[in-house]
This record gives sequence, structure tokens and C-alpha cells, in this order.
Amino acid sequence: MNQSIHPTYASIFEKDLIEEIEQTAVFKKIPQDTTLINIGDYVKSMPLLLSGAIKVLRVDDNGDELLMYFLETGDTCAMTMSCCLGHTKSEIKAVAELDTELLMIPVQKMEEWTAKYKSWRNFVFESYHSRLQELLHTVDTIAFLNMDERLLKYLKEKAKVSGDTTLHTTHQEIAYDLNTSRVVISRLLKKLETMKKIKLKRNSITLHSF
Amino acid sequence: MNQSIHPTYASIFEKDLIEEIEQTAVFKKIPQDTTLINIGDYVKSMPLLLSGAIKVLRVDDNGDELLMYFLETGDTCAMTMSCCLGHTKSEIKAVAELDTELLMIPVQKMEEWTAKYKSWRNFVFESYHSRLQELLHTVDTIAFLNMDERLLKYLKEKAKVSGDTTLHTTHQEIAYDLNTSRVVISRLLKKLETMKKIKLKRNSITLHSF
DNA sequence: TGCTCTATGTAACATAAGATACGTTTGTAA
DNA sequence: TTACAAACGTATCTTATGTTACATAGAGCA
Repeated sequence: MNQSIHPTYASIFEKDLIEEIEQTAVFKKIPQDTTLINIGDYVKSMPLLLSGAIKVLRVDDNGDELLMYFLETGDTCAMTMSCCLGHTKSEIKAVAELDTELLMIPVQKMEEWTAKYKSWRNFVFESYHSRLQELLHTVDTIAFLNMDERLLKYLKEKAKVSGDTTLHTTHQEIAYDLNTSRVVISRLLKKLETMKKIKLKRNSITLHSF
Repeated sequence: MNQSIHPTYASIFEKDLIEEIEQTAVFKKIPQDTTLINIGDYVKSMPLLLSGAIKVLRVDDNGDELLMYFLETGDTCAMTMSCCLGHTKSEIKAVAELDTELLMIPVQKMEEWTAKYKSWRNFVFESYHSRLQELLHTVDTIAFLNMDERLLKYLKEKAKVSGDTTLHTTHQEIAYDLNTSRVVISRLLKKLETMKKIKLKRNSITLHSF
């Protein structure tokens, strides 16, 4: 690899482990909108996010999609980890939300480090923990909220992840993420604009109340 | 404790660990419909299921509930584990679906064993893994299925968990679990009966096609 | 038996969301 | 500049689900 490990990780891992990571991890630059993993893919390595963001989606048999959550710097994909450890196929689809840099850790190393390094074990547990939390919030969102509330939540999260109150996206893209139709999104966005919560332009949405 | 550890666990844990469990775990008998954990509770120990079943629910601020999944013999509550390790309050509500027997493991031991026993680590990882899988299916169900499909799935799962094709429950109870109204459930159940998939009586539903 | 509580059946209506169709706007590139 | 495709706006209709209201039925018990 040609890049020293990110401060986020440097502060939580032991010195020896960091050296091992620097020796074995593969550094990757992923352009925005690249699909990293698809449902059914076999996964041989686990990503550590250095910068950017990744959106994690669930896809059903009809190809319908649903955004579950975003991964950001310092996160790893617990779903992928889970697949690696269980030696099963991927249950999710992952797409780069922004230009993203990450370290890929091979499965064998993961297992080795789990026995060897306490800091790695803690990291793995912590990842599972936070992913379970995220999934609970995903369940809350789709179980208890109406589409207009889900939409607003989605816009805010997307703004947070990209660090920009103006989102560069289309109504159709949003509809895919929320598993609904473009017409429904256009309708609700218009309502939000009328309520002065957002400002609509072609290919962009600006949030007022953040 | 006054009960030897269940075969399910005997076969996956090391001898030393089993001895430790038998020394430190507290055996509990829980009658059906008992609430084991509520949202916001502090959790100081983690359950291992010996027999029976537990339903795990998510509750929102309005008190609306949604059944996420059932735990059965051999399972542990990964959500609780997650809370224990993260020293956070419970994010879920757990209710005994049947008369249930379980072993309670104190948090301190959990952490100790994680460093000490490989079989315990594997068990913990495996639990996280299967709980993530369950949650994904929960997301699928509420994101991609209509209420009639969800209802049928619910009836089948409940029958499987109780080991009986006749369910002893009311329409109102089902409505709570699926976060909808009694009238909706009655309507859909009637439709399922017309389709000869179930037989309705007061306080009971019998499944035909299993 | 008759009373009462709970469970269930069902009609009538309201609303959120999905589907279809078509018109309008806007950016881009020939 | 015009032509075109993609993005967006909007009306109309359908459907699933939620709400309210009330009738009926079964079960336990005085």
C-alpha cells in the first residue's frame, strides 16, 4: 500500500496491528457511483473506510432496492465482515456514494487478528454493535414513518454524508433508494418546497432547515 | 444453578468454559407472556435460551410496536449482548412467547470469556451474524411485502416456533405485532380463510398449507 | 337463564401511496 | 439555433391500508 493508515484507525489499534495492516491491506480508490459489492457476491476481503462514503442497500428478488444506511470514515461493513466470517455470499449491495478511499483486509488476516489483537476484537464488536443500531433505525424508519417523513430524513442524511446542504441528484434516484416511484417523490418534494423546507432545481435540491 | 447445560451448548463450548458457565450462570424459568426486557432498561446480563421462545420487538415513541424476530433454543439475544458490551440501554423489548428456560450470564464474565475462550468468541460472532441476517429479513418483510403476505409469514413463523399449526391468539394481538389495526387483520384473515389457507375460530387460527 | 365482557364480522368512509399518461422545462450537443 | 433526451410537474385513477362505528357471537359466571 502507498498510504499511511488514517488517524481514526491509528488511535484505536495497537502498534503491531497497525504494522500488519500497513503490510497486508490493499489500498483502493473508488470513484463515486461504483458498485463495490452485489447480492450473491463471494466476499474475500473486508473494507476499512479512509474517506468518502458508501451506501448499503438491500435488494429483493424483483430487483427492488432499499437504502439501509451509509458508511463513513472509520466505519467498516459489518455485513461484509459477517459474510466473511460465516463464509456466505453477500446479502447486500454496496455503492460508493462519494469518491471513496479504503483499505481491503483479506479474510484470513481478519480471523488471525481476532485471536491475536484485543484492539481488533474490540473494533469488530464495535462494528457489529453500531451496525445493529443502524439496522434498528432502518426498521424504525420503514415501519413507523410515512413516505414524506422518510424522504425528509433521507435528504438530511444525504446532506450530512456529503457535507453539503445542496444535493446533486434526481427524483428518480431518490425513488430507487426509498423503494417508491418517481412520481411519488416529485409530489412530496413539491410539498416540501411549498412548506419552504427545500428549494428545487433541475438535478439539485437545497435544504433550508437542516 | 440447578440444571445442567443444554446439549446445544455442550457441543459448542470448551470443557473449561462449560464448567465456568455452570458455576456462574443463573438459571431462570420464565412464564409465557412475561416481559423480559423493555426499551431503556439497563442490562447487566445476557440470556442463553435452553427451551421455549422469546419474541423481540421494536417500540417507537408513540408506543407502537413491531415484532422483529423470535429467539429459540440455542439462541442468545445479540441485541442484549450488544447493549452489554457497549454499556448502553436496551433498544428492544423482549417477551416470552412460550414458557421459557434460560441461563443468565453476567456482563463481566462475557468480557472475560471473550479473551479467554475461542469457542465463546465464535459463539458471540455467530450470534451477531445470525441476528444481522434476521434483521435483514425483517427489513425485507416490511419494505417489500404487503400486509397480507406479512400476515401469512407471521402465522407460519408463529406456528413453527410453537410447534403447533393451531395458534392460540387474538386478532388484536396479531395487529400489535404487525403494527396495524385489528380491523385490518380480521379482514385479511377472513380472506385467507376464504382461500382455504386457514380455519378461524374464537381465539384460534389453524393453518392448512404449512 | 340471562348478563356481561371480549372477540369477531363488516360496512362505510378517509387517506397514503402506486400507476398511468402526458405535457413542460432544461441542458446539451449537433 | 434547433433537436433531442432527461428531468420534472401534474391530473386522474386505482388500490392498500387505516379509521370509525356498530352489529353479532361465544364464554364465563351470577
